[in-house]
Amino acid sequence: MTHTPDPTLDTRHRLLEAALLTFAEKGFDGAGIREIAQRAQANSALVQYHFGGKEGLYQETLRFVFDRGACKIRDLSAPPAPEDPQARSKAIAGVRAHIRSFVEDALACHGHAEGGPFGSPALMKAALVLWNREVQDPRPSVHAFLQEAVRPFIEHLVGCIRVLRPDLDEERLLRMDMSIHAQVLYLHNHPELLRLVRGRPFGPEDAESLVEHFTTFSLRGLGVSEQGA
Amino acid sequence: MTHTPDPTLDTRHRLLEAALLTFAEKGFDGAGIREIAQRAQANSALVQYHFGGKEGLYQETLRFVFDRGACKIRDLSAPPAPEDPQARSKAIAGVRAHIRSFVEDALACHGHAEGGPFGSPALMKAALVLWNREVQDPRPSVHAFLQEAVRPFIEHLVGCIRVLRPDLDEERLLRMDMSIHAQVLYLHNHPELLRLVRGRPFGPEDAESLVEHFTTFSLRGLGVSEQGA
DNA sequence: GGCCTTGTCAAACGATTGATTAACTCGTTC
DNA sequence: GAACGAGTTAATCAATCGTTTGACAAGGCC
Repeated sequence: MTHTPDPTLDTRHRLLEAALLTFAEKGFDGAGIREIAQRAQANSALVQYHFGGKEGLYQETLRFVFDRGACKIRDLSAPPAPEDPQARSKAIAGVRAHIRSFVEDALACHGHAEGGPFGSPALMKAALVLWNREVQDPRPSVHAFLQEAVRPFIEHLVGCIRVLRPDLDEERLLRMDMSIHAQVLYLHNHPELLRLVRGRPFGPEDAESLVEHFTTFSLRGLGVSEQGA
Repeated sequence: MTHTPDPTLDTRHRLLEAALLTFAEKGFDGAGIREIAQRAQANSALVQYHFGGKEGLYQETLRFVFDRGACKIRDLSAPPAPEDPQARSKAIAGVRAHIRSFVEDALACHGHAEGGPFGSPALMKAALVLWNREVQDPRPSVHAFLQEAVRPFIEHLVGCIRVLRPDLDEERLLRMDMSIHAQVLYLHNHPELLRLVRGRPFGPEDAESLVEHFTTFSLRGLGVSEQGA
């Protein structure tokens, strides 16, 4: 339950990890700085000293999560130029890679594998919980920061879709993007609902088949045949 | 901002409406019973008297939301029997009706129309916020209650999909259900993200075109032609 | 009239909240 | 070795939290 903090980490870092776990479990209002400090084996007054207060600690925790790249696009090259003869197959691969990036993030934290950008699955899971919560209902203080973080995702996927469906206007491209992003975000945001419906949660072993399902469903939905990919 | 409670309502009902708005805005921990009571123009001790405490008030608020049918399936007949000669077109109509039910709920609260199961768009919006928050991260005390509430949705949509794709096993039916439900839930859960990406939020005037988009995308994703529907 | 229940109220309860203070240690610098 | 800033500590701050209490008014019942 309560994780033993690494005593070799400096206090500031221990506080950030403890805050990440506690904020993810109980939310901003539900988490107390005393509980966070105790988890980090530090004095609660150090929250004011290092971060200026609870709000500052929360913002720094979000930046900590974001800088570690828990929610960054990985292995995604720029969308192909329309004149590229392989533009179509590259765009299809881009959609698949985009989906894979989200699916792997969502399922990795359910496994017991060590490593990852945060060192432990528990921290990785907490990072995703915190991040997704902020995407859904952004605290005003992080609104601008959020916009800067989210836009690359949209632009990459819309770029791929535009190659596959050059006939669509911007509004329809966004709706296609919405239908695809919605599927992969569902994995992140509804773990309890999925456990309820399926009986057992998805695990890392389901990653490949889920990527294929979402990709097939989405390409069909786009009206694109996978031929020649 | 703060709504004037209807003085003709009895205190218990005014407290429920005030709790609905406040819990939706600030969450369980962020909302105080003094603030709720003030909003209801009532004494804060009445929370204990009528509901046994803050936790009881929250549970009663959820039941209030659920009983009003903010999140019930509307106009959805049972999935057609396979031997029905019109089974296929009825199943397609079922998918479309299912999607429409979610889309209309998600967009109605952005309009200024009166009426609805809660009388005001503000209450309707708050009800959906509270409900979706509980679906994503259920408070343990409402876990069983949630299961009973969610299952009909899955069963109806899976029933329609089964008619359209009788070749799929249960696991694959659930994944199709997931891909469709994910799209419509995205509308509910990411209003800020949508506003961020599109510039302007969706409104009731977008309902029909969104229903058509989701339906077309989903039927294609299912591998079903809309011919003859 | 006497009595009980129901609903409401102001006041206060102890506990906990985030924040502040002053003292203290330790390593560095002059 | 005196002075200093950075880091840490226990103790305490005022404010707010959910809850409890005792009193009071109104209505039904005997």
